[in-house]
Amino acid sequence: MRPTVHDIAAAAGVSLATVDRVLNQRPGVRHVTREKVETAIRELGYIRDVAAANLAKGRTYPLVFILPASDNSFMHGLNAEIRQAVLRSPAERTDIRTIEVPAFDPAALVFVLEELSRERPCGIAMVATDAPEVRATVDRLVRERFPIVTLVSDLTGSLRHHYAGVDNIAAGRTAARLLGRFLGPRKGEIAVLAGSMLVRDHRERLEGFAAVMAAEFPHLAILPVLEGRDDPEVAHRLVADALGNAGIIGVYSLGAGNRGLIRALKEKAVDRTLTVIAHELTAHTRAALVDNTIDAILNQDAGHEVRSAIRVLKAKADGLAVIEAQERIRLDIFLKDNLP
Amino acid sequence: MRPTVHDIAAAAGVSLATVDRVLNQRPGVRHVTREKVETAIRELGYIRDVAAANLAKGRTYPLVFILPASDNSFMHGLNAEIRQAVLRSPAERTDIRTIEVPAFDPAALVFVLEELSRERPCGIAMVATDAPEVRATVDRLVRERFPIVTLVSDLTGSLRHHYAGVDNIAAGRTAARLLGRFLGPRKGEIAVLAGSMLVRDHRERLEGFAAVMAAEFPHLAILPVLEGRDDPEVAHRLVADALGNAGIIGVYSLGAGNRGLIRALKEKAVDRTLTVIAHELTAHTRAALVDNTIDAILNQDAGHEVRSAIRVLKAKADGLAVIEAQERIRLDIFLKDNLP
DNA sequence: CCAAATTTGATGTACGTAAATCAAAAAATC
DNA sequence: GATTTTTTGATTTACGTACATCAAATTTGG
Repeated sequence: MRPTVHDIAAAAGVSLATVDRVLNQRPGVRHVTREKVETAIRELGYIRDVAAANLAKGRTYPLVFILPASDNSFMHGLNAEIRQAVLRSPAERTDIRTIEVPAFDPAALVFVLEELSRERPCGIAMVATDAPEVRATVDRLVRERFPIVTLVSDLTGSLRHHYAGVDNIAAGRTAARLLGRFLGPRKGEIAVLAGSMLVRDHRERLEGFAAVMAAEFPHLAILPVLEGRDDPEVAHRLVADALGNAGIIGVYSLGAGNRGLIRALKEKAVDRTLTVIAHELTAHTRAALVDNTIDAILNQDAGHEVRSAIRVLKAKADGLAVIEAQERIRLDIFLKDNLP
Repeated sequence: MRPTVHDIAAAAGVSLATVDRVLNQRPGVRHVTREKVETAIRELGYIRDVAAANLAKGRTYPLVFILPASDNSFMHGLNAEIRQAVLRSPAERTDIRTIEVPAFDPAALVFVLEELSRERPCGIAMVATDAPEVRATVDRLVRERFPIVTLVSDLTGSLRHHYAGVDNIAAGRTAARLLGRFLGPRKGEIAVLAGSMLVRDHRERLEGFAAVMAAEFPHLAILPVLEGRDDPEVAHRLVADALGNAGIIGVYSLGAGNRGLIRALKEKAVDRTLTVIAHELTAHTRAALVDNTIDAILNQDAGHEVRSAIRVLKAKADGLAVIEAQERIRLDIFLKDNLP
């Protein structure tokens, strides 16, 4: 049987109350006594029964998700997954709240974080906007012992405890290699459709993409990035225009707004053999993959990201270890054959 | 606050003891009374606090993993992941035991299952050998309310509650498309290295591979399968021999024994541009991917499979729902750019 | 050495459920 | 209507931990 507080008390030759004081870092224990107890804990291999502790404390985990108010299908999907998590709240003892902040607005994000620091939730998951003032605020909160994880978009160089999202540089590199290998020795130009170069994820994907393209597929030339602002209409116009260029043999769509891309491809490229790689599996991209309009889809699973963020925040709040391999968000590569 | 048994008792106008009898399906409750309680449970939206219940019961989950005694790196990895799970046992209230059975031996597997049916663990995870007698035994145990999940290799058509593994037909199809697309319009022959055609996973991978090859890449001819018995030495000899054929432009290795394959490739194909796709990410295949000997690796994450099997078995033992999307084991596709 | 301050012990209650016991009430049987 | 059987209630203990209270012991300061 696994040891309990009673066993620790007996082993250390102290009372239950003292063990409790040590375990819950309450004051009023002499240094030597504390050491005796800690030794007993170590020697017996005591692990606190978190379930029993939570029961006794009547503990719930108030968690906050901070999301940008962006109207694209990925964010809708993320929201839906958070709602699913809310439905599981009773069983998981979580109490989840979502706050929307204007996208790409560091000041607004900082303001919300400051507010939260007064409210003291037991964990914060945030889609980070990459700015110095955000980093500074996050670092301050982490120092004040707030568990914080970044979601989807990271805040490099900050003290955040964890990042629940994919490595976007690796995603871009992977896209480049897939495109390069699919195209083989053919020479030509590659169109890149992004949402906005102000978004860190998109910049990183492009960075990785361009690096591998330059190093390993120099016969393929990357055209200037089309910024579709993740808007289907804008994307449609930009892509339709670009396809006037007959030298284009491949397309990499690294943001949202794929509906417009797909429509443009179906209108303008029926007679051409374009190789197309896009991000994010949605109903639209899925259909396009199946009908061969798109050749591969790179995806991050929003459900995994949300569940991982919650697991990590709970673990951090309890001071427990996480299973690193389990919390690594993988880049999914979908061809038409391995769709879920 | 979420309702407790006390609230149910009050709402139904019965005592705590009666509620307990209903909840734990103990006898001695009249039909009408039982209905009153069940109505109250439904109306208040009561959900049993599993943590508290497990505490009261002093419950642990005795689980058994049945694995084939195969000496290849995938099974070693799987074993290692089970050992990791054993280390987490105290926190997860599991009590995990592993039983090794001779590989490809339905009778041995049936024997072990029969033994276990007497011992009554609360869940069984098994790497299934696909045979009618195994299916029959599994079905019988499931009918006797044993939670059973298949691991890595499924038992199609059986009543097992869940399969914690990848879709091997889809894996084969994906390999075919990757190979076909990487090779482009080049004509040539494809060598296929398998462990044994007696193993269901390998048969299914080949089946999917051959189907897509025939339908979409008819200019590529699949050579007769090399059965390497998942043994590096045998694989080396077979592949080295096969590479005498100058018409080979691609290789699909769908089993284990990749060490031999890689050695053969490095010895015999330095001057050729072979496109190679292999299964299972190990130290060897990883190195080969990085140095361009292999072009893509398809992988199933043994850690995910083990953790998923445990979660599912626990949930089934408690009669709880599982999060389907979370328990789907995905086929990982690794290029050198997205290695973990 | 005494008083004050600090440290420790002993004990009880609580969390939500399980499980057991025994008495009481209600229903079914004759 | 008495008897047996079934159903229900009331109550208690337990699981492992948290947390509070009060008394007792020990240490510290003067």
